[in-house]
Amino acid sequence: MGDMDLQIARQSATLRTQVEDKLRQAISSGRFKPGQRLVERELCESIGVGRTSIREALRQLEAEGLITSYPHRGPVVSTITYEEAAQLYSVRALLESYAGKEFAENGTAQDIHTLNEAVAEFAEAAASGGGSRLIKAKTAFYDCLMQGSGNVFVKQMLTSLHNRVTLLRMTSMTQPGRLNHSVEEIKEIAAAITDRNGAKAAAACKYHIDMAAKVALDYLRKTSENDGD
Amino acid sequence: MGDMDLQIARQSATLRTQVEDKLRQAISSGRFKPGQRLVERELCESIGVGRTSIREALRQLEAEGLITSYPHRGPVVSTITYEEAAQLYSVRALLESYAGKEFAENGTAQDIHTLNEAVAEFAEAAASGGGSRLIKAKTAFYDCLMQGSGNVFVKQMLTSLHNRVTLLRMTSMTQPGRLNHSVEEIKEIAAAITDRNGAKAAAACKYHIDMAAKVALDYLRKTSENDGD
DNA sequence: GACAACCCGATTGTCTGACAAAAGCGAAGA
DNA sequence: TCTTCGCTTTTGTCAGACAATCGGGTTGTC
Repeated sequence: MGDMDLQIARQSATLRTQVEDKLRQAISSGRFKPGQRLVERELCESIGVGRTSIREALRQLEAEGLITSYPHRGPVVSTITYEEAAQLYSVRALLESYAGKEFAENGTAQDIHTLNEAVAEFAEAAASGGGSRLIKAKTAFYDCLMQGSGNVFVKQMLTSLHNRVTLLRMTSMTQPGRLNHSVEEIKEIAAAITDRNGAKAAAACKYHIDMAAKVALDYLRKTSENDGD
Repeated sequence: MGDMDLQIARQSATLRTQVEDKLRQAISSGRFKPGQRLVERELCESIGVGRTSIREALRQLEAEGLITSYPHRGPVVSTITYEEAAQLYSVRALLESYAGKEFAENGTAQDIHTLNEAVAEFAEAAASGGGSRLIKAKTAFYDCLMQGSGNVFVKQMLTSLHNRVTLLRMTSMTQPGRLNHSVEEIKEIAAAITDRNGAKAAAACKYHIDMAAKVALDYLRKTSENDGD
């Protein structure tokens, strides 16, 4: 309520779109692991659609960077190196700072209200410890943040980046103690935006991402030491 | 020479890829105008490939934002509103500033050398007035700038944005007097990068895009007054 | 026993043909 | 004039087919 996505379960969207969503989710959820090959025939059987729909959906995901196709060898779930992960977080910090600043300076009162509701929900979810509820809340928060930025390109790029972060397959929230910090940081962002303080909002966004990056990259470095590559 | 793309005319790239390039070029060159419908059958005949290849290529372009598909009505070349154009230039300024700063601070000497060569070529092309040579030179400059940033995500996003700028179909260089300024601004960028001055490089990049945006948006505003929508 | 050449199965890339469903358009009727 | 009906066009999707290619295993040679 108050937010209520107007797209009332666009169930009639083309079959291809549904396949896209299914694949995206399968990758995000880690059911398809980075590096894993995606064989057309198998996908057809497991999803129950023809090759046409599968292949077109794969093109979309390829353009989004979620999968990588090698000619005549087919697509694999994209992998992200340590350097790329660092780069990803850098751009995220840049874009989210911008979004936060724009939101603070030009967002509507309605957007701000929605944002604060999302933050409250996130804090509550963090307190009660609901895993999927947490993810949903965080997603809602980011959706709102990007929406409030008022820039469709920023929104699209950040969405793509967010999807790719999941390729690292550690939500960075799962690190002990990180969650509480995360809640605080997000409250800080919302407060700055509510205050209409652009500079402060940008700084808070950057800080938030930089912290997440630090945790994620530390973790990556540690595991890759044991993991070889 | 010195630059020499190592991908020796990847002529064997899948047919679909070639179709993508052809369509991209057709849109960039203005042969397909924004708002125009793209009918599969016509594309098949004019390009000479089956529907499969066409459709998959269209998915890719859709993901890139060059075309927009409506269910059961097919794709049309994307249109950009005045507000979106303004947003596009904002993000471009943000990302190119970042790229310039990173380039200045972390780019290799080799990259810097290539950049300066590209600038020289651009200046020369501008002086001799070669249209297609100018475009090629500008493309080379930007490719080098993005390459030097060392961030694959920035590179990808800027490429996408550059492609979409062409949807406005006025290169902004075509404005009288703009070209000379453009050359100067680009020299400024290269100089700052060569000096390893990150802040100055970022500022020069931002200035360059802001100027281009101003010209483009003024032009858009003027024509849209007469044009209705 | 190691290494090169070769062959074969699996998979992709692409075309053709087919058909239901939906959108847009024009004609017929109220 | 406005609504409704039906037709045409185009899209969305499937099935089947086949050449090209890749990877791996096998064979043969030194």
